[in-house]
Amino acid sequence: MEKLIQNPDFSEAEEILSEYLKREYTVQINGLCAVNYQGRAKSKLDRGERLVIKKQDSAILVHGPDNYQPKNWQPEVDSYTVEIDEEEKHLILEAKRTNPEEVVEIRFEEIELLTVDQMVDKSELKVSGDEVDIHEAIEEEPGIVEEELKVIEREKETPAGFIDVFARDSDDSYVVIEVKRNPDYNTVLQLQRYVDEIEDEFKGGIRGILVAPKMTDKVLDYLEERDLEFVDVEMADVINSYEAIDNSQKGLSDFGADYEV
Amino acid sequence: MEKLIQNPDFSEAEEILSEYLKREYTVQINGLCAVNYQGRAKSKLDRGERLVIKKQDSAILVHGPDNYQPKNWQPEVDSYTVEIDEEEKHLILEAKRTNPEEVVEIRFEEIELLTVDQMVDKSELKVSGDEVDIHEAIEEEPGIVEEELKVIEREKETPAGFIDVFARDSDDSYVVIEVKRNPDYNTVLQLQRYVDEIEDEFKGGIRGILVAPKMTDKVLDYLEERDLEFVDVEMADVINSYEAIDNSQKGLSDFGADYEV
DNA sequence: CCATGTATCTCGCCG
DNA sequence: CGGCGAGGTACATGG
Repeated sequence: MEKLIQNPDFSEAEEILSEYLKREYTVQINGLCAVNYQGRAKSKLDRGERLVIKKQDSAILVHGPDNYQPKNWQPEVDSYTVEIDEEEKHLILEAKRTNPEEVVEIRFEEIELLTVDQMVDKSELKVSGDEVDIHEAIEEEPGIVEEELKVIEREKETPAGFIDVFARDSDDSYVVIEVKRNPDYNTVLQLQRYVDEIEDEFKGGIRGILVAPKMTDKVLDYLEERDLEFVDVEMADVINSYEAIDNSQKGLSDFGADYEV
Repeated sequence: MEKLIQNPDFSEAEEILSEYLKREYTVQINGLCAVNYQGRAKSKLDRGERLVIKKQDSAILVHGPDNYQPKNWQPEVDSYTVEIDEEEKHLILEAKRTNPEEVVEIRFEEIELLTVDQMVDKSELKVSGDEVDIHEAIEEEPGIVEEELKVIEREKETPAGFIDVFARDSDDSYVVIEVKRNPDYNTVLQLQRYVDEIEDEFKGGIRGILVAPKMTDKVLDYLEERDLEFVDVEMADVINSYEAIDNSQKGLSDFGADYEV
């Protein structure tokens, strides 16, 4: 940890912030502050105790005592300025960015703790079970949707957009498959459009199937009104399928994550 | 600040975490850790230096050195457990929740800094310029959409859903207005459905207008194909309108934010 | 660089 | 408690 100071006075804090905000350090500030944002919208947050985090890619977050999401933030910042308002006895931190033009102003009344650190984290997050994994699981094992299903194409382009999976069933009928983790009314409309489009192209009865790990009664009704089908897919199957694929691809090249301080 | 310890040994850290994780304190841990998540999906994150934040509502975030978003998290947690793996020399923090059933396991190899604090923040974030503010701005001053427009109803219910604004133009034609900050293809479909619905109800030529602060060429094409219109609204106008309304509502009851430590 | 679509989305609102 | 829609959405990916 490069710096760790409790209750710094503003001139000391200013010096440290001026030096480290623009460099690749993680800066944490616990303190009493008010925050204003103006840009894509406008927001105002009165004084309160918060944790401000400036990350090494220049992103800045203002976290309150609760909630997953920060109260204010800036994903990536072009320039930081720090100054002391002698009259008001405030330390002002301003994070500006262009494109879109926006600015966050953090006005500290007190700083309880200021730390500066350089974090090393080379490892990558591996997630399994997202929508693409469901696509891949279907391609790998079409039986999870329906017996004797044959996948023709993934991401098939049509004038109405991209069809997730295009296939034929045991009767050789064409099947349009739309995959969604959280299906809603719009998903049904989208599937409907694809089916209409494919019917124009291939004529004859085209089946439309919505594949999802969960479903609501209302969306199910919409589907049935339109003679579309629903197939439930188990997330566990998808994750297993992903891990099987992942392992087969790893082979000897996997030496694990490298890490050094 | 209730506690602040640099490089605590695990038994000391375990004691503090056991006491404070389940209480309404903000806990910050800077350290070297690996993280696994399993629940709605599954994820694996190898060891790296990170900042772990447990908030007062029991939410937990694992932040890496960059990016706005945490690498792992849990919005609200039902139970925390802390234990020491003597063999591996790890301190393990487990956050579990039910509904949905999921668990985040954070395995520390080193803890550089551990702080416990209770933040007080009673102030509310006031945002202006979101979608509802655009609705209100239109109702307040329909001229920002079109001259001589008269608003009939907001949130008008139809079988296809709720129409943002229902109005009549200078020719007394009915106008369906859909407001979106980030319009896309689905927005066009939605507007189309509303217009179809209103045409069924009132017969005659119904106009459909998409009101948004920004627009893309492709969505504009979709609109024109369907004889729908687009009106650009300036965010600045919306914010001004909001502030005018806000000020007129404040009056004498505004004594500013109350705050006490 | 902009446009598209997903997210362990989160969060608030409303039934 | 579940469904629905918005977000200063953020973020990755593809053009």
